Amino acid sequence: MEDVFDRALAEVGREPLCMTVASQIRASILSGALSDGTALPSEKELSARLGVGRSTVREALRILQAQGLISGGSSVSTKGPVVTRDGALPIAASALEAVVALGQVPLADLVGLRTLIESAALRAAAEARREDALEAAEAALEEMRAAGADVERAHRADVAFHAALIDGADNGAYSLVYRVLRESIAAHLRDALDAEPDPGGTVARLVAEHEDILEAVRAGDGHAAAATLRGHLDGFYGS
Amino acid sequence: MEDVFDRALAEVGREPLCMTVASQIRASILSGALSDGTALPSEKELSARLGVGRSTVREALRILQAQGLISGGSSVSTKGPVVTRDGALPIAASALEAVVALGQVPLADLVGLRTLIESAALRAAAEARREDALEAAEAALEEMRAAGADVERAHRADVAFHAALIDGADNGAYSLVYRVLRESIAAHLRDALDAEPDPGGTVARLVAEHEDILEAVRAGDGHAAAATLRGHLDGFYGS
DNA sequence: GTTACCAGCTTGTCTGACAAGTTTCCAGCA
DNA sequence: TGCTGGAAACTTGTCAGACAAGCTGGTAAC
Repeated sequence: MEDVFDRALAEVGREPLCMTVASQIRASILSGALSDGTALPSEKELSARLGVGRSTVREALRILQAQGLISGGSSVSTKGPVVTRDGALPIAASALEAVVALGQVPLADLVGLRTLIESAALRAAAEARREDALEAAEAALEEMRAAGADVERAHRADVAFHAALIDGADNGAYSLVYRVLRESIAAHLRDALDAEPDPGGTVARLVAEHEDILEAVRAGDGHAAAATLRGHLDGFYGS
Repeated sequence: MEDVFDRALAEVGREPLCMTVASQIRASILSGALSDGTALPSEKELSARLGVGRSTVREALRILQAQGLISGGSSVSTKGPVVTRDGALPIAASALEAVVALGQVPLADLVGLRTLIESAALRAAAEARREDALEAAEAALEEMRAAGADVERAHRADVAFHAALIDGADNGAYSLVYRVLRESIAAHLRDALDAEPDPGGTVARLVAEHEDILEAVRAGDGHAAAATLRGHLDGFYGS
């Protein structure tokens, strides 16, 4: 299983060597040749096998780390870098965040897409009515009630509520893109919550709206749930 | 304007130094302190000003480059790295692509999300009726007619057609996510086209469906366009 | 059997070096 | 004066070596 690192480096035009190294390892990861949790050889061994210096290997590893494909050798340890599957999601989220911060995609567009996806997910969830998803949403709602004026806690519960309902739609693409979008929108939501003069009252209002949404989904009325959701989101993001 | 690099490095717990450096420069870019096109100091100068070694600076720059925030010092040149705005978007797209590739989201889910987004985009495009988008779609359609039985060429034109219409919705988030989804779905679409016993006839049918969609958008009837689209996609992906 | 310790390995970082290419600038020449 | 040639300086890319700090595994002593 180590042959992956032994093949000759492809000769690419003027591309720096570390890019080539990173691309090759990336391709091995994405193709599944290196599966989740696989430990890569140590930097020294990689450098020896690929025939490049350790600095070059380190830069390649930094690139892969920035892409979320390997989970960094934790500071000081004897463990080499590890291939990771879950790392790519926060990276994608922070990349989206950068796009938004640089003004490439307006926040309003992100909110629009989020509303679109969540509305569709609520309709699907109202049809499926998966008990586990409804229970998870109910638990999040309960947590939100308990949070009271604790904005941080309420926010976490809010996120869990929406995520649970969207997972109830049983569409991995919905859940995935929603999670990425949420990361990008989260900061703004937190700001809005923090700016509220009466956090406790606002949270109570949100809880009430969530109750309406959950009840509509339970009743199988996806359109009502989606309509309530749109009002719920508009309340926060202006529109 | 160089003070940005002179401030002391924040003391972060166990985080490697290069991460801290990268985070600080990243923050300066996202906050606008370093605007588009600004040339960063050379590696040596950065290393001197920040009080870290050049290797550390190089790793930080690799991270920023992987995040699309700086456009890499082109191999060999006297030009330092340059802050860039456009780089983040393709990076976000490829990060999402990695998530999809690793997350093993079922194809049907991806197609479902694509259909959802494209339907909404068609409705928005039918309202906006942006002339440039309609013309781009028309051009892609013409290219598709000219492609005939050339599956490769027809596929490229097909992609361009859908992308043009979605861009017509004027929602950056739609366009971004659509591009990512397209990358993940493209291979399957190609397979479907290749498997067709009568490529020329199939392409002709697709062209006819595209004509219907474009006409509906031109007429401002977004719902008809979306309905036609759903039939169009179902024809390919089963459902 | 348990514990303490030491050698070896890993990452993080710095320094120094060199190759190849580009830029700048100055001296020499028309 | 104006132009040209080339050298010096600077840049990135890459390598090699060194050291600190921390983890691991084996081993010797108790």
